[in-house]
Amino acid sequence: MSNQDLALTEGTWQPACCSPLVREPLSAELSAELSRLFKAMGDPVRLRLLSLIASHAGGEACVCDLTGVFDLTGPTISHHLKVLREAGLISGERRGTWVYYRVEPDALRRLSDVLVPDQAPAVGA
Amino acid sequence: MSNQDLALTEGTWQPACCSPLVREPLSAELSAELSRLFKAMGDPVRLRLLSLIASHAGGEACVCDLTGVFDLTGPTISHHLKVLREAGLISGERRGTWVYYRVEPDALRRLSDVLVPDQAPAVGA
DNA sequence: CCCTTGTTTCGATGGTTGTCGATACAGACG
DNA sequence: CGTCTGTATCGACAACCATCGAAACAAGGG
Repeated sequence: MSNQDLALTEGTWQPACCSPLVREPLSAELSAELSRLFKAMGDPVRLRLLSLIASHAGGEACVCDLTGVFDLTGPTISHHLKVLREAGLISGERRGTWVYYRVEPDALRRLSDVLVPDQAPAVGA
Repeated sequence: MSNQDLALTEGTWQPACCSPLVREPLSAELSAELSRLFKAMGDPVRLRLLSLIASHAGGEACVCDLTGVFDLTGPTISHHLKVLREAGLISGERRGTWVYYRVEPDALRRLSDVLVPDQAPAVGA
């Protein structure tokens, strides 16, 4: 018993558990804000770009690292990066010849905070 | 020390940490699959519908509970429910006069599994 | 200075999507 | 059986979007 009570019969609905999205209805405003993030990730190329950038060494990736991965032209990749940037999911910086992109951790956290079943935010807090 | 080592300086990039999306590049196939889910949630109405259904008493909601929330016609709500259904995020069942929708927990879990920083799956396991 | 390479912007185009009204289907109830 | 209510489908239309080629901008190197 004890801690196993928290698990219960997982998969079925329970009150006062689960992620915020399941616990109570999202307001129109929050839905609008979050859906902008989801929409930006709702394209296979963009989701993969995001993952490529996030997982790249140093936490950042040059555009030149990304274009070769897809069968798409430069302008198209640049367009998708712009969409991700305007959604606040990534940010770009030019250093010399190349432009480097990195993910914005806060944006990803806003999503996981909504989806994740009662995440423990930190160890002490 | 001990547990605080797991927290580190949160927000900055580190190797071998973070969510799957950050830990390694998503494959083209997985990106395509997940982006379908993100895309379905990439509309403010649909995201709110999903949350309304998930948080409704009993874990299910009748369409009649949903239409009044929005300034949209019945066909439009029905269309959005169909998109959510075809994405595998919800399932619907007719019982008598009304049609009841409920969320598919597995679909939500697939998303949180990708976004969540190393979720502990259960207490003992 | 021009040329070369990396990246973005522009304009166009074909495809997708959100929304509606009209209509059809499904049950319940006389 | 007719009718009423709830829900889904259909057809249409405007808006949006992914993609491309062409052109522009940025920076470095002859």
